[in-house]
Amino acid sequence: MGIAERREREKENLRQEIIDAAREIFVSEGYDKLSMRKVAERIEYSPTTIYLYFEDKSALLREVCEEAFYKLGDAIRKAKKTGRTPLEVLRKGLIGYIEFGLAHPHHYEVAFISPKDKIFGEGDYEFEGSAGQQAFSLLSESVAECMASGDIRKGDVATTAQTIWAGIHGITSLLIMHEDFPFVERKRLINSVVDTTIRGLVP
Amino acid sequence: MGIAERREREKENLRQEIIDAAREIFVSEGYDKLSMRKVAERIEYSPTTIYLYFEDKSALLREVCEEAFYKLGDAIRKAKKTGRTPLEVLRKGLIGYIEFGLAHPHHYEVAFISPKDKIFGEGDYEFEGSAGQQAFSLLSESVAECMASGDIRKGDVATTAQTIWAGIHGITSLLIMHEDFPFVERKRLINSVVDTTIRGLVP
DNA sequence: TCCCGTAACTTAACACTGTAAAGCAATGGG
DNA sequence: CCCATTGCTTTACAGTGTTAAGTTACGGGA
Repeated sequence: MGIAERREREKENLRQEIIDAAREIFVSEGYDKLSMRKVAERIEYSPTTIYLYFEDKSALLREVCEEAFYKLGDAIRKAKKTGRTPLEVLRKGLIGYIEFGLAHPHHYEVAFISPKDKIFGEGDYEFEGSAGQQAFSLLSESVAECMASGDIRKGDVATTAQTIWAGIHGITSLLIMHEDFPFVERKRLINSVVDTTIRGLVP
Repeated sequence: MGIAERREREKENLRQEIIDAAREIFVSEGYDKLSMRKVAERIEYSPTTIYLYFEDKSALLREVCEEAFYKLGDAIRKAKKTGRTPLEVLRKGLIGYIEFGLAHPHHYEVAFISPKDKIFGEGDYEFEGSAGQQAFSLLSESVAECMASGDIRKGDVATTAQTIWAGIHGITSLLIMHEDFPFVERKRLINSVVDTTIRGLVP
């Protein structure tokens, strides 16, 4: 039964080709410029063929994002390995998050900044289990450890984690979406946000 | 020469009618569902008539937003009147900002969350002098006063103001765009963000 | 009073978009 | 050898923003 398997393989290959083509266009041109017809042209198939592999544009884009968001998880996990104190782990994680966003602005945009009607098809997207959710879990764990070690004031972990998220999401999204705003020097601003947030959390 | 003036008046009226129609659709259905044809249908003119009054969709939307963002300025100015100490003024201003965003989510979205290709036509939008810019100036003034009074640690005003902006923009945009995320209770979270930010800034 | 230019608006069209339905062609199993 | 399934394409629909050309009404000058 090698034939069915070869078929299966080829089908999987095309699926991956579609994702690759979509990612290439998406990364360089962004969401608005990504169209099904452009993807189709790049893989040299008809536009509707894509619909045999993905339910709709949202589903395709979701795949592209999931792929990238493993990297975000990696960045935070790396912080967990290299940081020597819980607070240092947290700090490195926050910096890693912001740098990830700035390195992959289009991904960050559709997944975190304006996901509505973009990667969430009709409101039935499963955040549970997604790579984005995993990244948030890692942040929460880091927060819990900081509380346990006494590095930051004790309190509700979820509230604290979401407060931190607000801060780092705020600066990341502002820097991505408001390129023309006269921000102060980038590194300085990022450090200010991270430092202010952490200073606001220590006992 | 009353005729030319009447004409002028009528033209201005139609212009305002277009803005009104656009706002109504926009407020209730958001950017994606706002189309020139829908606006046209509501005012009972042909779609292309709108182009005699506005350069393009961005220009029309920009008008709708400018209109709304005077309210944001008002909210911050109100904080300036009712707050008794510079820090209280700042705090009320931050809360006012967040509440404004949550009260006008669609406006906040196109103006602050994802302005690219929405209200910024082809990158030649004048942030200088816009209502949004005025609001940010008010925030900066408030920060400067807090530094002068010693309520918050002294430092670069722009950096501090932008750091604060990151925090309040972060929570506002998250709450608007991620309705399905399991956030902790709204008021609790907002207070946590504002408190943490301010605690991070006091000497 | 008549004519004509101009201003206001409409109609038609272009180049796109995402997506559904129907058609076609090849291929492997009975 | 036939036939059904699989994989893909063609066609089409209902939208989008926007431009260019066409139409109509009206006020000022001759």
